[in-house]
Amino acid sequence: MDQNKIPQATAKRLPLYYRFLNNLQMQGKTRVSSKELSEAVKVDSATIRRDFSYFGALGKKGYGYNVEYLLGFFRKTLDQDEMTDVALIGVGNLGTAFLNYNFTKNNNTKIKLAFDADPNKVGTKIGGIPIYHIDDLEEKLDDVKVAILTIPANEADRTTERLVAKGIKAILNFTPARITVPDDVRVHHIDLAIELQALVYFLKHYPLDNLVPSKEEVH
Amino acid sequence: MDQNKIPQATAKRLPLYYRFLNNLQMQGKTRVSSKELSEAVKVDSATIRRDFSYFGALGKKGYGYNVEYLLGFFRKTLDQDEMTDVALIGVGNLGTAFLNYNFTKNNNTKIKLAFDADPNKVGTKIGGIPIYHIDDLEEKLDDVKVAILTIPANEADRTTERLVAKGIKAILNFTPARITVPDDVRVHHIDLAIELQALVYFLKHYPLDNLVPSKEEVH
DNA sequence: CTTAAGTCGTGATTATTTTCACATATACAC
DNA sequence: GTGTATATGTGAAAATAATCACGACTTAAG
Ligand SMILES: NC(=O)c1ccc[n+]([C@@H]2O[C@H](COP(=O)([O-])OP(=O)(O)OC[C@H]3O[C@@H](n4cnc5c(N)ncnc54)[C@H](O)[C@@H]3O)[C@@H](O)[C@H]2O)c1
Ligand SMILES: NC(=O)c1ccc[n+]([C@@H]2O[C@H](COP(=O)([O-])OP(=O)(O)OC[C@H]3O[C@@H](n4cnc5c(N)ncnc54)[C@H](O)[C@@H]3O)[C@@H](O)[C@H]2O)c1
Repeated sequence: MDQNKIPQATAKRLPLYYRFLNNLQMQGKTRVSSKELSEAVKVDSATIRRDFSYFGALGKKGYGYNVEYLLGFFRKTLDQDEMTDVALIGVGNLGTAFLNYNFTKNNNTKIKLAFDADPNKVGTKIGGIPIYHIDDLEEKLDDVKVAILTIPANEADRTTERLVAKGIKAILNFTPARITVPDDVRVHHIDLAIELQALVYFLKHYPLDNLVPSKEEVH
Repeated sequence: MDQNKIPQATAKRLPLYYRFLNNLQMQGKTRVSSKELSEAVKVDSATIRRDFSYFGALGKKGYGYNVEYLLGFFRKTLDQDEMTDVALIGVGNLGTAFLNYNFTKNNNTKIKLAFDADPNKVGTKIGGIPIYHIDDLEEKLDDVKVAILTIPANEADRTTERLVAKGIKAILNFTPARITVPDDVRVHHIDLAIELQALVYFLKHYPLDNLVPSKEEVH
């Protein structure tokens, strides 16, 4: 498709750049250098220039980047003009938080419907999003390609199978289970317990002294 | 300190291995091969063997790994025997979810206290964890070195400064703000909106066909 | 017009991580 | 015992990502 040569590491940073460019524009700034952007997003300025360069020459030497132009370019590249519908599976602690938040700001994704197994939740709405029974998944989940999984770990495999059978192509998995999917389905695991444990491990085993070359961030 | 030669990528996988080894032990399994473990955690078996090898020869050729032994080894390595106290800043949608969950299973971290600016929340408890007023941060935050940040983005910088001044050394940041900290403080950003956007970007631009070499997961 | 300061885009280098592939050792069946 | 299947640990290669460093160009001031 589009640009299959763009490194995954770069692709993951694009939404970050986009957000900060929006901030800059709202502040009324018309130009920005890779150095300035670097300070804002905490990514090395050479990395930023390299990232941008995969899309061609977006800046001007001696000047920097035009905020308006760059923003427009990324809007197209990140498909900000077309909404992607998302389904949320499991309206518990985490799921409820996501429904209330709903990723609305500067974002092209929207949770459109939710599912739960608890009859007390079914039929209600949170943040304006309707909650259906998980048994009605196949019926209600029309054309949605992306799902957020926030159910108990022991339900993860079974539910994933149903999602995949119904045509889901991307899953943001918050359960500790490492779910199995066919090759054409993409899964991103966000494992909060592990993130916390890893942070503590780094804290204890990789002390960041003034001696060690600056490395404030890992994620 | 301990083993400064262990790659960060490896260190991040250790808690994952530990969790699945626990599962295996609970299932009564006494031995496991890198291949089996690979299927469970979705990490290439060569990578697993390489990861383990940084800690010496933990397995036996032709046999695999002894679950009991490996588990014991990682328990020590990951300091599972000593609890690390964590403070949670901002008891809103996300913060409340975390307090209810509290990372209890197979885990050496525990949220010990929480702070919020909302007087209605101050003085109450969630999941048994007391919520204090953010004004009392310096007084209550005794010896805690790790904080979870779940406050509005525009409060992030100010609050981070206070946390750092009080001696916090590691921050799990859920706000979209890219906070600035001294070199000796570690920050992991978990940016849920960006994770979702990146997933959608990959979905649209990196189609996973049967042609493409299997690459089901990125995170 | 000339010069100084600033900034990009990128070839080259370095660092990090993953993967291949195989010599070597073990287990276990018979 | 012997033979075969199995699985580790690791040198080497490949893949991926980050960083250095500089030529080329832009701006703006005098
Ligand atoms: N809450 C946290 O802070 C946190 C942190 C790390 C990981 N997690 C993981 O995220 C997942 C969700 O956590 P939570 O705290 O929101 O759990 P929760 O128990 O509060 O919510 C789970 C929800 O899923 C519903 N459910 C159960 N089975 C279902 C099914 N088959 N289909 C649809 N819905 C179903 C339940 O009715 C419930 O509403 C868990 O796997 C948990 O391990 C949560
Ligand atoms: N909820 C989500 O699904 C979600 C998703 C992505 C990112 N985030 C980010 O996570 C953060 C928290 O999100 P949320 O939905 O829980 O927000 P929220 O508004 O529900 O909660 C924020 C809480 O912080 C408290 N607070 C405000 N200022 C404070 C201060 N100075 N000190 C201490 N507490 C203070 C508020 O009283 C409130 O209880 C935000 O930055 C948000 O952008 C949330």
